[in-house]
Amino acid sequence: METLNAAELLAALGHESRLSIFRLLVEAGTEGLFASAIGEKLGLPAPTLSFHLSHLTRVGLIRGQKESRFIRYAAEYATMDELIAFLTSNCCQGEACLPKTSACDTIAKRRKLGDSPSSCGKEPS
Amino acid sequence: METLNAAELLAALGHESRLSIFRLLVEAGTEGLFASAIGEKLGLPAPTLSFHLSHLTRVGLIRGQKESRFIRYAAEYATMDELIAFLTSNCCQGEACLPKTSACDTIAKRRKLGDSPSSCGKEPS
DNA sequence: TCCATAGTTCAAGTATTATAGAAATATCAA
DNA sequence: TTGATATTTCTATAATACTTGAACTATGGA
Repeated sequence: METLNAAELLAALGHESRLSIFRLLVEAGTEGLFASAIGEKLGLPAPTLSFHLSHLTRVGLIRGQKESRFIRYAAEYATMDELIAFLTSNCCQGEACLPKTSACDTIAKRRKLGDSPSSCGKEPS
Repeated sequence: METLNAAELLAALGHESRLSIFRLLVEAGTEGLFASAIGEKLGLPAPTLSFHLSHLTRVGLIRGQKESRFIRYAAEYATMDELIAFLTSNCCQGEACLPKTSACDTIAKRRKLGDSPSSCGKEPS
């Protein structure tokens, strides 16, 4: 992932309404939620909701599928995964910088964990 | 972490220059970098750099310490860690949604891994 | 003291983004 | 076909954020 793309994803999540929408969908799992259900939960006017849903869709953080008159939206976990991998790649130079995340050394992880074992998540030696 | 606070952090990172600054500092480790070194690497005019550094500082993603005429900036890993924990909390309902991150079920992790073992990171059963 | 350097703050212009009413589109149900 | 519902698009307005030259502050060196 490139910096510009990552910045677009982060900017998309950097708005309270959009972040709320995304968190709802992350918690909803692969089944997702209908747009109308999201709007009710967050109390957003339809045009405002639509604006934010299309923003999140455009950057690839969520995906919508039409079902008769409704649209079912779901989180794109893979996009979030890549974003977090980008944020934490080459982090902290081997220190245990992210105890809650255990996401250090994600470049090595991306390479199927074959090489260069990470010391992240352990106490610094 | 609350949604509003998380959105502020994400918005701070949702700008190409600020994300570049933050990534530089994440890679630099606890030693950090002087402001002038960041400016040189990114080719930003001093007022623009200062604007973004103070934004990142204000939300708590970086921290600056004066050393004679210079200011040494470093990433606040704990803030990023909490942000990622927020983004991934209660995610994916037990599916392996974040293979690169292995950051699922961070609420349980936050509670010192004592209770409710997570199925995240494994294949869905 | 005087000058150079590191960094910030000020000020003004420019650009982008968010909001939500009104109108439009699409689908279903009667 | 008519009406109701779900959602989007259009439009205008309002608000916010970014950029950078110029001026300022603080520090250290000559």
